[in-house]
Amino acid sequence: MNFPTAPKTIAELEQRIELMAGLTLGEIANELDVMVPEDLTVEKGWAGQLIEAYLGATAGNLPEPDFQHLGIELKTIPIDSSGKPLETTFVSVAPLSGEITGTWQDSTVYKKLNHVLWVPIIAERKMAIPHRQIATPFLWKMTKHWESELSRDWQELTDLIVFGHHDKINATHGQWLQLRPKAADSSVRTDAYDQQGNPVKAPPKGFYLRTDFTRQLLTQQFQLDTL
DNA sequence: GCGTGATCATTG
DNA sequence: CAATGATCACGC
Repeated sequence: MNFPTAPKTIAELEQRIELMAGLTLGEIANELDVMVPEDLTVEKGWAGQLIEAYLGATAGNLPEPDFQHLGIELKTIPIDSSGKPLETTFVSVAPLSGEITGTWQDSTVYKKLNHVLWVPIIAERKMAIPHRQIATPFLWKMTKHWESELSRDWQELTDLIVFGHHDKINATHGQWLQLRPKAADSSVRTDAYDQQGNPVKAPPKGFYLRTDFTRQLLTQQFQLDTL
């Protein structure tokens, strides 16, 4: 099967996402000759990887934007029929060891969220996978306002890591971003530092966007669409 | 084992 | 029923 190649320009990407609006996951899977799972319990990232393949995203599992040449990150977001996000959005793993004292603009969170192609998918749990439908994908560039908001959260969460407060790290910190487990299971441990700066083991964490953030983005986008 | 893609499942 | 904590597949 021929998978699409990466779009060379933003204009080309914009053309492709216009053609994608309204398609169901079943239609896209059929076009790519991909089997559709019964449910996502054992293939949780299936929809995201399907859309990546459909749009020719190239970064694979590198910690870089999906469309490397364009510097654009692809994020699918499950929504209900009213447009409300159903899940938080994973951003990137949080570094717990090595150089964790960098600046906001050096962070993987900034690099991933600076320029994003959001692909909302109407995907209520009761809907069969093939019937789930691409809504209106849109390109989003981080504004000064959101950069101010997100960098504040990032600093708060990063401080917890830098100061070794692993016992206090949970999903309740941060207004828009949060830290949550990111591992195969709860027994996994990775290298980190304690409060004295000595090496210890701690549960791996990831940065996630709360649904409040994506809900606001979608609301803004919806208003623009109706102008 | 880590980082990519995320959603599941239990709890308050 | 939303939010937090737990979990699954894949590539390397």
